[in-house]
Amino acid sequence: MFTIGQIAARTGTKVPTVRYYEGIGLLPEAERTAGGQRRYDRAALDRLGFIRHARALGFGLEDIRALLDIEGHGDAHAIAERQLRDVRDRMARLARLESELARIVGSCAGGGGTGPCRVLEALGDHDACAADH
Amino acid sequence: MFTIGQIAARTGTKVPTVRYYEGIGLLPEAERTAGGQRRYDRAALDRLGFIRHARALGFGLEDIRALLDIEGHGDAHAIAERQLRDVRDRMARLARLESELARIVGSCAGGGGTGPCRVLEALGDHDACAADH
DNA sequence: TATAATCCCTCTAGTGACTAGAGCTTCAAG
DNA sequence: CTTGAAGCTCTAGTCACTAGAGGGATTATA
Repeated sequence: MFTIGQIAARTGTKVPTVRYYEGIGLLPEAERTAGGQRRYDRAALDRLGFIRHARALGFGLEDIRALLDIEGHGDAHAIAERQLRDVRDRMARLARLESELARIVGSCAGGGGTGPCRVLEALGDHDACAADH
Repeated sequence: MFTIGQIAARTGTKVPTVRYYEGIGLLPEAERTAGGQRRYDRAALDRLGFIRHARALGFGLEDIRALLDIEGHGDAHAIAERQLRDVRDRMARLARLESELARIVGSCAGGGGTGPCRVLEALGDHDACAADH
C-alpha cells in the first residue's frame, strides 16, 4: 500500500492534484487508515499513471474519463485521432504566431540599445500581419 | 462615438469581453449616455485593437497591461522576446506530443475495423515514449 | 406618438485543471 | 513519548473569458 505522497511522487503528480482527481471521480475513493489517511494499491497507481500520461499528451480530463470508461470499444481510436488533429491545429497556429512575433522582435535590432524600440508600433500595426489571427 | 457593439464588431471582440477589459482596468471607463450606455471614441477603439492584436499573439493580459503602461521604455522589447521564447518552447513540446500521438494512433490501422484497438494499451505504456513528458 | 426590434445594462456563476493557504490531525522513527 | 514530516478538509484564487437571468435604452418604422 502506498500513501498519497508516494503515488504522487511515482507518477510525477502533486499531492493536491491526486485529491482533485478523486474529487471529480477520475480516481476511485481511496481506502482510509483508521486515522483517515488515504492508502492506495497497485491498481490505483497504474490508473494514475495512465491519467498522467494521457494528460501529458494533451488529453482533457473528460476525454480521459471516456478512455477509462470504454475499455476496448472503438471510441478510443476516435478520441485519439481527434486529439492528434487538435495538436496539429495548434502547431499550425503557433507557427504563424512565431513568424509574426519574430518579425516584431526583429523590428528593432538590439535589446540594450539607445534608440526608440519599434515593438510597440509593430504590435499596434495590425495590417502588417500576414492574416487571420 | 461608437457603441460597445460597434467597437466589439470592429475589433473581433465579444461584447462581454469589452466590459471585462474595462472591469480589470485594461480599458479606461467609458463615457456614458444619459441612459447609462457606454460610448467610445477613436482612442478607445485603437486601444482595444492593440489589446486584441497582442492577445492573438499569445500575450497575457498582464503583459499587455505592461506594454500599454510603458509607452516606449526598453521593457517592450524584453516582453516580446520572452513571449517569442515561450512560443518556441510550446512549439517544441507540441512537436514531441505530435509524434507520440501519431505513433499511438498508428498502432491500430483502421478506424472502422473489427479487431481490438491498441490505443488504450499504447496510452498506458509509458516506457515506449521517447521521454520527458 | 406608439410600438417593436435590437441593442444595452448589471450581476452571478461557470469553465479547465489545477494551486495556495489556513488550521488542524496522524503517522513513523528514534 | 516526543518530534517532525506528511497527511487531512475547506475555501478561495488562477486565467481569460463566457453564459444566463432579468431588466432598461435606443432607434426605426407605422
